[in-house]
Amino acid sequence: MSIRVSSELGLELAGFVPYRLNRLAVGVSNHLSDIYRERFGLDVPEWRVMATVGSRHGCTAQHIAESTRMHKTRVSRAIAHLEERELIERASSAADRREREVRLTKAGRRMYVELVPLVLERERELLACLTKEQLRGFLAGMELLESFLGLQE
Amino acid sequence: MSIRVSSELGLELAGFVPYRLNRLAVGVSNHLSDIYRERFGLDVPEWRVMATVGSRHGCTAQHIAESTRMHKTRVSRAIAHLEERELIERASSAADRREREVRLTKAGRRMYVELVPLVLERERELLACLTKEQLRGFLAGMELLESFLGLQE
DNA sequence: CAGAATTAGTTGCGCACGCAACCACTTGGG
DNA sequence: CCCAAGTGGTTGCGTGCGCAACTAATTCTG
Repeated sequence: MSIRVSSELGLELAGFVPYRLNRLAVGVSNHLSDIYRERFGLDVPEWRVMATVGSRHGCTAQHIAESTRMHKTRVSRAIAHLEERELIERASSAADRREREVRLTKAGRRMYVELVPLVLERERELLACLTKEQLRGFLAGMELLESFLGLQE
Repeated sequence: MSIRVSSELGLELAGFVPYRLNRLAVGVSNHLSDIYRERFGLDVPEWRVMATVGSRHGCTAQHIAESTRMHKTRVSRAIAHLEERELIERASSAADRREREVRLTKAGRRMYVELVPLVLERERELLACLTKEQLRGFLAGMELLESFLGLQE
């Protein structure tokens, strides 16, 4: 008598939350990247660096890596690209000459103030498919999951 | 008189839903991959192929690509790896000799029936940080967002 | 029924990523 | 004060990815 190997142990990828969450994140990211990729020629790491530096002038690559949770090499390369395009500039920190303070250039600031409202509008537009109450419930769930996984802050 | 360029246009990456969603998906995926990577030596594409084939014996690479939303080359390579490890096997379809029907081998089935319960337990354990009501609200939000982005099914 | 268009699947190529090693600089302990 | 340990940042290397081009088989069309 052999063990009955059911083809269905209760896993259907389409209904599996980790899989759905990944698919949703990719979908949202694509929806958003239409703006920063096609209209501004930024990829994801570059966009995140722009977003971070835009609200934390003079921050370090270290800070960007921590707050975006990107690997430091990914940050380093994104910064290098943005510097080539003259959207950001760097100066060694006086206090610690290992550090380099990152700032938007004039052109970078122009892009930032044009880009951010478009991106926020896209977020608003996406979330508009939920009622206030549904949004509250969704965000509450996200926060609990984030904190369960130690992602909060 | 220059335009006041506020450093704060209302974008704080840490509170930006697309960014948080991506971070959460990565976190959940890492939490899960501890199981299928470290204990079974599978990477993400391989795990998805195993999961799909396990519940759809004899399906094609085409079907796997559609239902996991992975690029067909990614599927093709994952299948090749799994075949090398003798976890799956392929046979040309009689009806259409371009197609190759994919099935788990005995070893593959053994892995599948061991792996799936562990993975489902991880999901359950993760979602246990939400009450029934909170989970309902979170899933409802996910469904609406999925359908807004055309990801449903 | 022959040739064009389409589809399943594989492969060559260029690119982005993460790891580990590295350089330059700073900090801490004897 | 000096050397060891630690930190910010960059780079070489191997790997996995998607695109585009390809092969083989099928379907559509006149």
